[in-house]
Amino acid sequence: MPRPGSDLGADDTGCTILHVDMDAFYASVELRERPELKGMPVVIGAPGARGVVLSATYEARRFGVHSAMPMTRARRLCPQAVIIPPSRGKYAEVSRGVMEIFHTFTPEVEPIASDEAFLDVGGARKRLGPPAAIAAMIREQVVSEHGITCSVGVANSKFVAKLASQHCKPDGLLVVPADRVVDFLHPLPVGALWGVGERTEQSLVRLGIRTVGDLAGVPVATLQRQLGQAAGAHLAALAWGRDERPVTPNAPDKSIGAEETFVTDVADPVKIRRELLRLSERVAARLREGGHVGRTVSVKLRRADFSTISRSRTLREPTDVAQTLYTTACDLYAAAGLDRDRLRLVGVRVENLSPAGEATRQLGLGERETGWREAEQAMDRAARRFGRDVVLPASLVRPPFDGMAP
DNA sequence: TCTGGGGTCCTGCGGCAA
DNA sequence: TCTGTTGCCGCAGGACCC
Repeated sequence: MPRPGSDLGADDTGCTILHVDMDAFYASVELRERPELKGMPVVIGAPGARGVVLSATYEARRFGVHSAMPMTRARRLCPQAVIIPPSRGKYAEVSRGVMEIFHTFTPEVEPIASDEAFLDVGGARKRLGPPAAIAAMIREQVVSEHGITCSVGVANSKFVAKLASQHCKPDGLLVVPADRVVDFLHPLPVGALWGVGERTEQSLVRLGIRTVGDLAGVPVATLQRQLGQAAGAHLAALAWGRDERPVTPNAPDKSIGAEETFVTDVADPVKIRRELLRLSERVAARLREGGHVGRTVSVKLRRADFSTISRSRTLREPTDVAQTLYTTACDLYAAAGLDRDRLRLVGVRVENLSPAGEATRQLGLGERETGWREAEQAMDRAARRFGRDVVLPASLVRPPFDGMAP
């Protein structure tokens, strides 16, 4: 079947980069189990008052529903939509399976989200054929093994491959030959470029720049003045299809964090600190699970009016201990002076990560080993055996109170 | 209309040391 | 000894991505 954009031709010479993107991923996974919903508008998102749309079927999108839209608005736009609360574990499992398929074609796989990845198939051509043929095989295998469709863009760079997969959605395959990149790019709106969000698009439109072609005609210095050094130079290059970034498998994590939006805004510092403890526990467990320690602890505090502040502190020693994260987070919360403000969200994040094996714990003069780390490792073992929430700090074992997320 | 949760990257500023 | 420069680091905030 001809796909949108397929008139670009199928010359895939030099186009070794594939961008594979699942179509309406979460919704497609749910529809496998509920085939009676096929053809109907389905929205995946928490049904509570403060959720956003995580995924929507193409039938729902026809009503203007799209991901990241507040659920309240989605319901207004499409009252007949079937709302399904997300099951992240299920999506993660399908994601792992799909990534495994990619790895049977090439080791050069760079996952960029649970539902998409870049592949460099340059080394697989002799064994498996030209890139477009490999892309077709991947699409077939994903459908036959997981019952969901994906779209694949094939190009000579990551960002053109990504645009190509967006262009041929859903269930499509588009090759952008190396000598047609500029023809493909220039008619697109600037907002299609990776890195151009709402704000940047607005400031470009103010300069009279609406398409990628318009952008290509603007001097780099002008863009840099408007958007900053890095972003200006980057967009100027992208407008001419220049993107040298290689596919990089196994990129290490740079930070690990957790955040939570309250069901209703909370002003009570006791409740805020209890949530900081819960988040610190969650982050520390993930650090230990991944074999990381981190040196910089940051907290994110979002007021009822949505204004957000962050505070961070770099520790002398890297840590994966919840108690250390918690005391630091509480210090930062206190120093921010928001103990009278109503907050809608709090978050804890750890940056400056390094492998736990490389970290050496150095006790300060007169400092005693506290044993928190060992205690928390014991909690990890209990959690692995009996499930999370079996062992909790005493302050988290109380009955649920008003205003907290379940 | 009313905005989740997980991240990355960039910018600008101040402190500090060479 | 003092001053200016440079570069690095820590920090805060914001834009962006899925």
